[in-house]
Amino acid sequence: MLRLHDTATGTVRPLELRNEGEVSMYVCGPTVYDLPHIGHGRANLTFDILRRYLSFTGLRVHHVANVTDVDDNIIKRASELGRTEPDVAAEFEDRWWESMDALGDLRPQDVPHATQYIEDMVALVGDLMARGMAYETPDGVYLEVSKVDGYGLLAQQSLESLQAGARVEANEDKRSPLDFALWKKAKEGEPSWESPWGRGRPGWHTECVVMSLDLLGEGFDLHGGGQDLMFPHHENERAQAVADGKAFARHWMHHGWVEVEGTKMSKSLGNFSTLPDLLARCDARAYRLLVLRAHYRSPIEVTPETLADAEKALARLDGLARRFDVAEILARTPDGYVVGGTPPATDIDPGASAAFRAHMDDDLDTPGALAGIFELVTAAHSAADAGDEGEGGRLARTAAVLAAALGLSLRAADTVVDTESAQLVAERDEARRTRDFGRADALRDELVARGWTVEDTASGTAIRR
RNA sequence: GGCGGCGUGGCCGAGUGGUUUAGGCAGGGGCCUGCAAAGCCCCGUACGGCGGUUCGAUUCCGCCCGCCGCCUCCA
Repeated sequence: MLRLHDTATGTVRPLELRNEGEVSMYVCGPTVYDLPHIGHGRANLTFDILRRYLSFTGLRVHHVANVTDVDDNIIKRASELGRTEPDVAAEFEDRWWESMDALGDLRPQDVPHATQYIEDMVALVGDLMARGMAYETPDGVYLEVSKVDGYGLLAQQSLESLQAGARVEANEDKRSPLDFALWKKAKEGEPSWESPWGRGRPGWHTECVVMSLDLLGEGFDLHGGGQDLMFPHHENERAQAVADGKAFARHWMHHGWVEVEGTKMSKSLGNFSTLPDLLARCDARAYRLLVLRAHYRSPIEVTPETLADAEKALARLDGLARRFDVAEILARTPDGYVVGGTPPATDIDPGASAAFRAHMDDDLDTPGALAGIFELVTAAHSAADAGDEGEGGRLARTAAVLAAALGLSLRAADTVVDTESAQLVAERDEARRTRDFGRADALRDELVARGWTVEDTASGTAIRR
């Protein structure tokens, strides 16, 4: 059974499922007003890895991730660009999925949009008003945080200490600086919807409560996001559910972020690189590998150096696919997604597989799991070098299956060879046959100049890119 | 100010109270090869500082130093 760190308790504890055999997970998605950056890539890779691993262990996973398509940032961006909010949101949502697809992330089965849930949100706010948990001010409706049991759970702080640290706000109509907007009354020209408190739009924290409960139901298994969402976003989601008498997420998972020279990459600091830029520069699998190499709660540095390092490590894995026929070992789930498969137990190494699972079950110890895969790579080559091709193949297959369980596919070299290069290869083989090594070396240089990596194998010259 | 995290060999990055090493990259030596490439084998004896607990601490405790994060939109 998977043990995961739970922010609500601050401990690593078993992920106790509401329904046996089935995992319901809700992940906070993007506010679509700009291109996704590298940190979003890590976030999605982290949950993709979790999801694939859960599937790999035989669980059915219901993965929901929202898209926030109404929000202050979108309004601001639309006005800057002189375009409508829905137009801006639609464009950046498209760009979002392009990047996530390129990273090899499985799409969530459900992608609710805030604008589709306005009525439900209004209903929730009305409920909270009726229960006396919320109050109206001239500019909106606020949740009265001091009335919520256990407020501060995810921040791991008491209400008092949160209050002590809260910054003084201009808004004097709020009863406490910690109270947050459930409904924001519209200013002139802002997108707005009808409500009992006048035209306006929902506060950010409300959509996730309504949508997660609608699609996954009360007491769903797992809610996740970046560590910066613990407070106030997730705290405030939970507060609304509790205030409304609903059972909310059973387990909270938060991952660390991407850093640049030791500092958090974030939009407000402006020190971010976009995901499309990254993906144009390197193999998407290398970024996945980079993410896997660190524990999900640790920060990672994404630099040209660490990416280059990951690409070299990836080349070693691909080397396995060149030697053994294990490229693209994958399987499909009932809903059609390609995930790491579980081939017949006799076909893969049970010890390695068990060790892999032990690492993953220990709060997703992907670095440990990956180390095991690299050990299999060495073992597979060793066995084959010693003449035991069968054993080598079995170990290689095991490595490929386990890598696939992390969403990492191995690739044999590009086999599309143009005719001229193929001609050079043939000539070089002939030169080597006649032991004309000067000519053979010249031909090799020519191939290298054309961008090929040249290797001599038992069956002659092999080239790859 | 409140709360939390981090400091590991050239680099990235796990982990553990003690006997045999995470793993990757880079580097050195060897094997293989016509030469390479790929691959295999061997090599580095690291854990911020000062105390304490202990037979023994990188691993537990305390203090200190340094770095970072949340408390405001943020993956």
